[in-house]
Amino acid sequence: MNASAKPERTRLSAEDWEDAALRLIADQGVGALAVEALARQLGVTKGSFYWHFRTREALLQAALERWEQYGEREVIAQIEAMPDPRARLPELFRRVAHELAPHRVYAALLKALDHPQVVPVMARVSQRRMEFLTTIYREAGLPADEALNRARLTYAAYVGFLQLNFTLGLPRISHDEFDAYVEHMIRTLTPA
Amino acid sequence: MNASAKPERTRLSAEDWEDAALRLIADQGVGALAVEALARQLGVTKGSFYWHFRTREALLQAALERWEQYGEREVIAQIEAMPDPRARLPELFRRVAHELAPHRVYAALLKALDHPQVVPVMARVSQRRMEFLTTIYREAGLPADEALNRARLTYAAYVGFLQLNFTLGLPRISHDEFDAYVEHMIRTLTPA
DNA sequence: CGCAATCCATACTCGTGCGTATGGTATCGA
DNA sequence: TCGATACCATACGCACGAGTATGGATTGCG
Repeated sequence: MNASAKPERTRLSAEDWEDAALRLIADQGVGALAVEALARQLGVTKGSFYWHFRTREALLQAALERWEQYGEREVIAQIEAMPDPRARLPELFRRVAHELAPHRVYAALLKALDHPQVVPVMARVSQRRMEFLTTIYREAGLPADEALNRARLTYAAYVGFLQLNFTLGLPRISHDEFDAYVEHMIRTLTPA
Repeated sequence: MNASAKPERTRLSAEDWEDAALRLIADQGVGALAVEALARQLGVTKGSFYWHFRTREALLQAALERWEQYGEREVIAQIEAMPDPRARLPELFRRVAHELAPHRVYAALLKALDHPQVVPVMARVSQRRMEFLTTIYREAGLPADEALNRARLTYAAYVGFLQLNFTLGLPRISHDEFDAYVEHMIRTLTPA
């Protein structure tokens, strides 16, 4: 009945637990991160867990650090490699909009900002992304202060979108309508 | 040591509990809504609580409904009373930006969207606000589809802003810089 | 005044989830 | 092959928060 899909994975490592934790966080939230639940899901018992980690808190910490390193560095690198600066913004928007899966952990962590352990991680990640956005806006021709504010606005729109769609299921937008929304966003937020 | 600031409030009513619950939700989140904690804060014990409410769930429900009715109807009414449609958007933005206190409950509920009880409430409230925004954009001269998408974008920016500032304490923006941000937002999101 | 209804305190039970203790089994190198 | 190390199971203890039982206090009303 528990049925972990993983085919007979005997003998686990700390990384296995961290990955499982991130999966669980992604679709049930940080609050649902319980060791016995995780153990069931992995087909073992608590006894295993407390060999790899000293405490539940330690697992969370490890999982968060792992997630932070996984970083979407490829995405950033690919965007930066584009020759025409004006083309970077639309490309970034479209890319993020159509690959929402990797952002599910971020959305979940967004809802756990009262938890002391996630705050510094989210602060660092968000800060880095904001700086990246600001740079792109500068390269697209905006003056420094305008670029910063536009980056703030854009990132806020991103965060708000995650909340309103993943977690809340707002007007259950259709695929075509979503594309239209993305294009509207690009027209509105991209400097002329 | 517990020290409720309220001056000798003997004899409570259900509404007192609901208000206290909303205050607690506003600055500690839905997860922190515990009956014994609330009781301490009100200077009484659980015995009182379970006279007014059948369960903790019932309190949450009542508090949510109370909050939903409190509604910011005055704000909407005042905006709608303005004669010049083009002036409504900037005014709405500035007003919301400078009266953030009433939005703290909304921000807290945003982080509790996994909780089944808050989803329908948030869905209704968000829906109403979105429709209001859409109407304003229409009156400001945008065609129907553009107005809808612009409303989505604006509301997402609002939601994202709440997350990034209340809960996360992002770059701890200064007052002047915040005003500049708001004006930038108005220029960017308001149809020319 | 006196009696109901209302409001609250005290003292429990009970489920849940973390962490510990301890012993068992698999794997690998010498 | 055999012991050491790595990995896991079982069975506990313990804290915390929801809900219950019951009796005491306070208020309004006849």
